[in-house]
Amino acid sequence: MSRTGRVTINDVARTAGVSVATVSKVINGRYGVAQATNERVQEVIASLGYESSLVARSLRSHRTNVIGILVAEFEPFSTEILKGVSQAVAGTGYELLAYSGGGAGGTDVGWERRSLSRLSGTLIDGAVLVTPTVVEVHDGVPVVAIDPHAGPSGIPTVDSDNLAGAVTATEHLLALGHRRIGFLGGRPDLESSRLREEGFRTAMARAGVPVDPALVRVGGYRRETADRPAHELLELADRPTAVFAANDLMAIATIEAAADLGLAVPRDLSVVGFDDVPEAAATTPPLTTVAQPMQQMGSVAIGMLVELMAGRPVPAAHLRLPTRLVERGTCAPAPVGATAAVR
Amino acid sequence: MSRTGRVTINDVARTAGVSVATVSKVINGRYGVAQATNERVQEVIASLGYESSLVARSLRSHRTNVIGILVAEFEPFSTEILKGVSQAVAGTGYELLAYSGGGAGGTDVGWERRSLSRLSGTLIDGAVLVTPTVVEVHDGVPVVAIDPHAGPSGIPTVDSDNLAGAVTATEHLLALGHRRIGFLGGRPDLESSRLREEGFRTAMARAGVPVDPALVRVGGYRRETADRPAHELLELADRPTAVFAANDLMAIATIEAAADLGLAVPRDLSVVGFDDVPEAAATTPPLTTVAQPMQQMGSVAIGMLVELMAGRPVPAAHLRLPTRLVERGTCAPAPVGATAAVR
DNA sequence: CTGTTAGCGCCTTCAG
DNA sequence: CTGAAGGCGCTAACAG
Repeated sequence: MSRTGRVTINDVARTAGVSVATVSKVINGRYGVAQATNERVQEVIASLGYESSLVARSLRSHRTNVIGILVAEFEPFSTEILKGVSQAVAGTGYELLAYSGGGAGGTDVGWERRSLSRLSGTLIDGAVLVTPTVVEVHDGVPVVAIDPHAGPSGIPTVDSDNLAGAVTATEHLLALGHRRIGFLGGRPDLESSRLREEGFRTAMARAGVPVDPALVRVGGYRRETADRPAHELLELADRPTAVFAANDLMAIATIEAAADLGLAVPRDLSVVGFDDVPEAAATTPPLTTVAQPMQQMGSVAIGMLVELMAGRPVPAAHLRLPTRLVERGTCAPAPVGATAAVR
Repeated sequence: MSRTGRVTINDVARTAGVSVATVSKVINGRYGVAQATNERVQEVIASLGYESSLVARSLRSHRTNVIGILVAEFEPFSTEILKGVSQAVAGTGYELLAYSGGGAGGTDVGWERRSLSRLSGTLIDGAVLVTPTVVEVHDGVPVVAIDPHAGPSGIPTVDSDNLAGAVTATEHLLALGHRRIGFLGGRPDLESSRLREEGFRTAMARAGVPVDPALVRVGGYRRETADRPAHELLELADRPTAVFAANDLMAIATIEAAADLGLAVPRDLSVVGFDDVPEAAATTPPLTTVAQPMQQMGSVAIGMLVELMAGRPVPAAHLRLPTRLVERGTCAPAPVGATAAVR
């Protein structure tokens, strides 16, 4: 009786004329089943196309062989992590379940706690949290965080060197002669965003260039939310000759805003991003940016998680990967007038 | 007693001094709970950080508000689909669960049937199958397929115009004067691959250019599997002056093989890909390719699925989206000698 | 060797 | 308004 369409272990048992327990044994390869019975059940399973329900099985046995990747939404950054995770997990015998719980905006604080609660203890044996907003060690399953919003805390963490990366980006602009440099930040409540701004300010201070508060804006890390502040920055009477955006999506928004206002990149405006998502190379001109090894961050996190799930302690609780500047086409020397004026 | 670490509805009930039924009612906003009780339970839920288990809930109620995206692995194509899906699902009230069941190689035929069986009826209310190898309408939940390997069948399908796209790509190379054009195919068992090869042959035939069988290879749609055939193609004594690869990953492998052999692209070799994944713009030089609207394919599929889940029939069962040529830097006119020789 | 009996965590009657 | 009982699909003892 497959009313719902889905064939259950009961259907198999009934069709094969045995009990569900026997079917379960056959499925799990337990000993204690007659050869003939085994074969008959196998046949029924094949003919009915039965596959055990992950849900029911996990509810009972508390083990699923599934690793959860919890993200707020699927955007360029999290999907790059996913690619790395996917490669790392191949061959380990684990399967992957990427869950997007938070609302689209990413404004839904605490999504990772809810998602983890909904899935852990039953559906997944361990989890990788991608840019979680809050990290508490409250749950039973092993967890590794990638680029947590609050910085490394109690749980194992993988991130990249945001501070050094931001310094590099800013120094690149300074070396090109820029002095009026705008900064388009992420969100003040996020650690990565804070560090990138700190790196910006550090490099400026080191060079002895004052930061004009009017040139520092908040872009929210998303293309749509960065559109307005990017326009504002470029419509300033005394507009910047260069902008360092705290991620690529906002850098892309900046390039679009420039085009919108008739400014040529990089002639009238230099732009540097952060992340080096694949989309960064597709802009016109291609974006100069600070690359984080996103796929590697994903695979490293899986490595740590697998150790944790095996009950082994991980050697390094906080792993910080290096960033590097990728020079493409959005940076040019500052117009001589601009540089001279400040001097 | 939170032995496992996970807090269940029982913990909440015990702490609040009520029965689980009462807690359940509070959670689901049912009527029939005293104001004071309601508040107390809410407080306990908040303080304990309780969140109902997706697993247990779905097992019972057979409704989860979760849409499943089933993929073989997370690579550039499927993650682009994911991005589109993620945007389309925002605001619908559904949550997303992307499940990667098949082994890494993509050689695991039937992964989508198994994955679907494991998740449907319990964990997810509907599913989008990304490049499924076999499509049967065997299960209870609504399903939409994106780019099925066997071509449109019984279930609603979204794909792009592979044939026309391949013709366009080939004609582009022919227009540049190329005559010795190599074709790096996907896998013979896949419909998309078959259609792209057909498009290639059609365009060649139309131009009256014979196809040299030695120049047609199978690359398996993956970078690693395409490496060997790409090398073979370029090491031929009478090597092609251009290669049309059936997807971007293989085109990238071809560019790498060319660099490996000291061939300059596009001077010594023109290359065209298919898909236009973000990575295509990041090659040196950037890849000329046939773009499929991958994100749109994802969002369109979600649109159809949501209709289906609401019990409404979808107007168009098979939706085919257009492709277009994106000219970047990997194509140049054929060397005059080469063209003349054939004429 | 095989069937029966308990639950896993949750939700839904149905009495109290 | 609240508590006890049953069942979702499956597995793990324990009987037969």
